[in-house]
Amino acid sequence: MTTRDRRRRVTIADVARHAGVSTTAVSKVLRSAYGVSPAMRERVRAAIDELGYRPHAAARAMRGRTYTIGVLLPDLRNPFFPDILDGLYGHLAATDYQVIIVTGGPDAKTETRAIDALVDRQVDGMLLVAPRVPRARLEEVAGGPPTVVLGPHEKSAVYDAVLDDDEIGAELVVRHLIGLGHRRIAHIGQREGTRGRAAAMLHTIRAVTYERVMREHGLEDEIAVALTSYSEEGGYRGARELLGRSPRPTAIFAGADLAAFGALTALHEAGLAVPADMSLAGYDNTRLAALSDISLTSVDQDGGVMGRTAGRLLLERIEGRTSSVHFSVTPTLVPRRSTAPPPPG
Amino acid sequence: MTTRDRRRRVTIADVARHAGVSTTAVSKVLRSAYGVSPAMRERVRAAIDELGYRPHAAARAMRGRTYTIGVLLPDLRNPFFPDILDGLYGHLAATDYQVIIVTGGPDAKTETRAIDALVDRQVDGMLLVAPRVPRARLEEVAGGPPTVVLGPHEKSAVYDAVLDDDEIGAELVVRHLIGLGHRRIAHIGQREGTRGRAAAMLHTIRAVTYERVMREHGLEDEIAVALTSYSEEGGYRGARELLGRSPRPTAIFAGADLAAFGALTALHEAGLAVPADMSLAGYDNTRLAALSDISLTSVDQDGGVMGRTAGRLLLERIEGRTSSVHFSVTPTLVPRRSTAPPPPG
DNA sequence: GTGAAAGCGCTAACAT
DNA sequence: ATGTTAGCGCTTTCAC
Repeated sequence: MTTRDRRRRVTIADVARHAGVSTTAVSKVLRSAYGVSPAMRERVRAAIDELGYRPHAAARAMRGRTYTIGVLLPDLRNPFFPDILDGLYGHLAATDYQVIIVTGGPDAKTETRAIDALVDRQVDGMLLVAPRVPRARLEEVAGGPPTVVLGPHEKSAVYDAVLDDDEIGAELVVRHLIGLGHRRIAHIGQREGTRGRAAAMLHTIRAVTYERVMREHGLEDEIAVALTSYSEEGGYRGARELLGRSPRPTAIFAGADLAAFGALTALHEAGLAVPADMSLAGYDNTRLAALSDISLTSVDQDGGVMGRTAGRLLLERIEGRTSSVHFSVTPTLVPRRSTAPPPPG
Repeated sequence: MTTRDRRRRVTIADVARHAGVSTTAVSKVLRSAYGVSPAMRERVRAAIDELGYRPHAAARAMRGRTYTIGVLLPDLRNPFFPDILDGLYGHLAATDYQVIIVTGGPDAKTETRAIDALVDRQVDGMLLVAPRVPRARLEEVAGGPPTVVLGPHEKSAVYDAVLDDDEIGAELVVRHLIGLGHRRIAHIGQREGTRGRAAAMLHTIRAVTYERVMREHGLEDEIAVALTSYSEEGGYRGARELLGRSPRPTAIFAGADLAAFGALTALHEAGLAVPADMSLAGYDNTRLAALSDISLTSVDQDGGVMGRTAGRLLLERIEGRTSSVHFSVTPTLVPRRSTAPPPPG
């Protein structure tokens, strides 16, 4: 804590002058680079403290690192994302890296802009969570800063992938519902906006797996899917649509907890009790799913581990790794009170 | 969409060469500055499109604007914050400004680091949501980029303030509960971490107002406050603490919906039904509070308007305003099923 | 209306 | 081990 000049920033030159050394020396100390004597290091450190100097990230960006990790999040409402970020923060806490977050917004266009913003701000690494821009764009972008893509089941030679085994997760849910005796099980998924890579998107995998398991149990005629979005509003619309069908499903598997919350509202409006009249399951095992008044059966995919791993992979890439890594977590089912045997009759 | 060089960025010099003009001209077109002929503008624009040029924000930072608005959020879990950001995005959508978000983390130290990160990245403006660093630090920081502080009831000459009239909000809740017949009304608040500015913090105002209204109704002996934090976990701990008291309260006013959610878990564990055994109210009127299974009585403070206003004030400051503005929204009560008359006896 | 050139704060060759 | 210096991509005087 020292007095800081209010108009002009303290620069590396000020520090150098104050310590009576060259700017190079200061720069080296800052980056703990090779070739500084302990004595020099001490003098520089002292000068830095006295002047309250902080490196100007923007200036650094022109030459070297910014010590910034950029994160793209589809939105800020999905309560699963903070789990991922907690993991990431945990891994980066001991480093000099700072995380900045941008949101992808409503469509691929705004998402592209958000990713570009990260690149233009010269982040040292990027974590793209469930991106919906075309794959080619991802590869292009990953040609710049080291990139980890979280979500899609795609293997790439240029970026690392962190993902949940959504096939296992979806299978767990559908089998669970079938095991309870349900036959008319419906699904709320996310409509593509993703030309050319639908098959790799986690929401597609959850939906496709749902259909596969239904078929494997001879329930192909009961398949009912509403494609909206993984949001509260999407869940609401999806449930409304599914409730309009006849005969009505006895269970709904929402591809995300957030969508399940929206479905809950629709069910309530329709006067249906959960699970007495309708079972409901989600995905992500967000903290809110555990709330006793909701008690939503869900799939846990350990966002903390995913975030921590993403952080590790990013730092590894920054340090020079060029080979590509794929990391997958295996989800588990967390049965709660929102699922039960279907009503008799 | 054009081919972009994979190794080297397209720079302003490339564009200038391609268009057969000077870099100055390109720069002017980019910033729609004064003194470019329509013909020149056209040629430059064409070159920009052909080359797929994007300004390098980090380089811009060295001289002029970064077209970046930095937002500090205490955390990413509070579902009220996205409401604020939606408002902000709405206001900035038509501009060239990009929003980057950092989180304040667990304490004032990490928050200071987060704010510094924004400053060091040379943002053109900052929105600090419910900051907990000392007021002096805020004033110091606001001496740099234009700053809007959202939350604290502080007037400053150097930054703008956007806030909710928390006194009215808290009063609405407590009066509502008293009106229902409750006397033993407890409060879950946030423990200070904020040396020297407690009185201005919104959580303090909610707590103090609670006590004042209780006193005004002759209920000073029934005052019971648990200070934890505005988080799920904090609400859980707070409720546990309050339930341990004897006689037990018949209603709890949580200072934030998120804390109310946590309280819900504690109440359930204790085998108490809401509102039959215990009424519960929150603050923020988050979307989740409206979920029928929760149906939480809450206070609406229109985060959208707050965010939009913050955006407007920021742009005004960037354009040169130096006088200080204070903007306050008036909250309203949204009664739902979580509050009802106390159990008889 | 247009362009040449200086310089923002830093890092990385390259001397010494 | 330490210092000198040339840029990174852009904006901005200041000439023309």
